[in-house]
Amino acid sequence: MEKKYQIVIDAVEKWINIGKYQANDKLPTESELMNMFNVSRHTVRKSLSDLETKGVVYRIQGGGTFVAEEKRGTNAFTDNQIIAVLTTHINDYIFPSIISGIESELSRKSISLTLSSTQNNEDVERKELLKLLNGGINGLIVEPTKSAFNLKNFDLYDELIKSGLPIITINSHPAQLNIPYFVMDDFRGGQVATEYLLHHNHTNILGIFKTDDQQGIDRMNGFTDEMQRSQLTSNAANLLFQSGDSKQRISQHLLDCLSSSNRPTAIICYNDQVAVITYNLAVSLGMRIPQDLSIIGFDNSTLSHSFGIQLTSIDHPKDKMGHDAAGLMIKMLDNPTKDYSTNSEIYRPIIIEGDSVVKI
Amino acid sequence: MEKKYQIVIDAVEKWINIGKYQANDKLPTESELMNMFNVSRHTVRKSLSDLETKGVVYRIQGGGTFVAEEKRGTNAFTDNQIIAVLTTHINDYIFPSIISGIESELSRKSISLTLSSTQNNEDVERKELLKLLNGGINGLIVEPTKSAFNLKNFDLYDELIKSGLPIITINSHPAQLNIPYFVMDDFRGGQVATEYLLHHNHTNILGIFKTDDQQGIDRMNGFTDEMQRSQLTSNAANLLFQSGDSKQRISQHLLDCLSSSNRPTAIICYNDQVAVITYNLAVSLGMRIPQDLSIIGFDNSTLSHSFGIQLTSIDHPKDKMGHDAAGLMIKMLDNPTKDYSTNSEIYRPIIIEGDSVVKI
DNA sequence: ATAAATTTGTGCGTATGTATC
DNA sequence: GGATACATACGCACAAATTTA
Repeated sequence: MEKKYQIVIDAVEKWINIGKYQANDKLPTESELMNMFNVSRHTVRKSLSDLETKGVVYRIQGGGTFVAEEKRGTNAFTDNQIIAVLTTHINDYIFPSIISGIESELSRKSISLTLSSTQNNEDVERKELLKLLNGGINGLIVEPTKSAFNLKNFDLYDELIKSGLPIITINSHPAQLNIPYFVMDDFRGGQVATEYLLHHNHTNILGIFKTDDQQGIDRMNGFTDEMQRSQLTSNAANLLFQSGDSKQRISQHLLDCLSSSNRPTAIICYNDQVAVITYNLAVSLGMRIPQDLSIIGFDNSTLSHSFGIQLTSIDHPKDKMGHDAAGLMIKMLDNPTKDYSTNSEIYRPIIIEGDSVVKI
Repeated sequence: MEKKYQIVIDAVEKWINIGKYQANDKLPTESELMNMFNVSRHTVRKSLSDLETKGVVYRIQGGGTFVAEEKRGTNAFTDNQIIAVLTTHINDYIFPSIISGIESELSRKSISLTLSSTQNNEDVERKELLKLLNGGINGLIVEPTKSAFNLKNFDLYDELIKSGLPIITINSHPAQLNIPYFVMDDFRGGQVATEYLLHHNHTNILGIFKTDDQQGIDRMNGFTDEMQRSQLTSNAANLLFQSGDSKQRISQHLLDCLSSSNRPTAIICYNDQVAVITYNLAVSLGMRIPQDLSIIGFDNSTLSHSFGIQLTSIDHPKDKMGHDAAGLMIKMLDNPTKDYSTNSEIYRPIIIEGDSVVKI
């Protein structure tokens, strides 16, 4: 049976909704409501008290009970949903496209977006996650930091998931967490880049990869796998670096390789940024690209056409990835209980042919 | 006299504060509290009801009354300040840098940032402003749409300002609004670009400018001003365009100019994007840059090195502008009453010399 | 300006319903 | 099932603030 105080609440709210009573109008007195609904004063007071808590009415002792102003603001962001986007970087490289893809998709549903970056630093990430745990957010699209290592902030991710928050990762997918992800198939990417060079008759190929990053490791493994398949020695071990490494250190190692007697005819670079460094260094040594040295990058970023020639690069879906992730997030918001771990997407790498590879 | 239910409330809150009862601990039953404080059941219930509303305790029918978890979240974003950033675009062009500058500054103070874009559309802008009026935001950094026109959404901006919200505009500063702004001196920029070409002995200079954008108009006026000062005819009127115009339309007009008998030796482009279009078109006509045609762009974006040569371009402060705007916003948050309209900054244009201008 | 009437706030007592242990 | 504990509901009395006569 419907509770009596609920009947009163419903009636009053209806009056306000249909405009019978408008903002600051005086509602019937408690005694009047008692008579109207044939309930006790206690019941009327319980109803009005609840409505007051809800912000629908306000009461003035001795004055009466009144309709509250349209409550804009008190909790504006309860209606407006907010998705937090946490990436390693914001303006570098491919992130603007990813973020833009997310934004354009979310804005169609009038969902807001808060943006933070971790600078690929786990402590910053932890701080941001703690902020998210504090609530007020309806979902999270995150690129975890230093993805090759075990998730240092696993506990917080776990807690966020357990709190029922929809979470999607991009660019990396920690195996410990059973949540949907959107990533490149970087292993296959390493293979594709290598295949391409093999088809252009390169056999002495150098790889430069980042080792504190799942993407780097996957790309490297794809490279070495493909080389082994062709019974060639992969030439990568001496050119691994970590995020913290200075450009000088990388350049020095690269310099040694390029100056050696057995210098490579082609280089596979971790990404386009590294490819640009490689290009500039090679040119400074008097080499011509691609005649003297072929270069392949990853991500097909704007950098890939930032110098004389168009860089050959493995494509990254970028804004499509953003769109797709945001699209799934919207579904998750609509129906939070469903299991979405099968909605992940692994993008197949495609090579974008430029002018930085020559057939020998 | 202290109200009885208030005495009970204070006592319970004290118990929780001193740790006598911790999260999820069971508090004394209503009957026990009645006896402890010598009050009626009704009074105890009133106390507990208030505490429940306040989020301090939760009650389970038949189970008991329990201490609520640390109330993180109920209003998480009251502690965490949020700044809304509303720009015309997000990934295009110079915006990633501006946004990144804002983010890095705000993150140092643990201030969050929500991001939206208007696509330079006033209706989208209106929708976003209405969302902001709904509250929950502590400040706004905005690039108004189609800045050359009167502010269509002036009413909303005005209302936001009157509500006491700190607002800063970037890239454009509507004269109607007495609020701080961070802009380029685009008029001077037009002059600087023109001066530079004049010093390289160009006299037949074409300008290509956008007309539905204050930046475009200022840059054009700087250009014509400088030309007139040198008693030269400015060659711009036939190459004005608006945002909606297709690339084809612009290209067609440009084509006519470059094919004419009196073709210019140099072109000043509204921005680097237009410069790239111009470059590609000129090259497709068999012209060599800069030997046959000098080109100057604006904004010194990544685009400015996106083809064979380094484009000469007027610099845009980008991330510095973002940093500065965010810095002022932080001050405004600390002391909202002060008048900050004098803290605006107008950046002096600097020319970044590339290889796209030749001396004749 | 004051007093009376009205209206909400505080507080007590009682009875019954319903969920938990 | 019985005891316990919170939820709903009625009635009464008086206090405090506001409105009205």
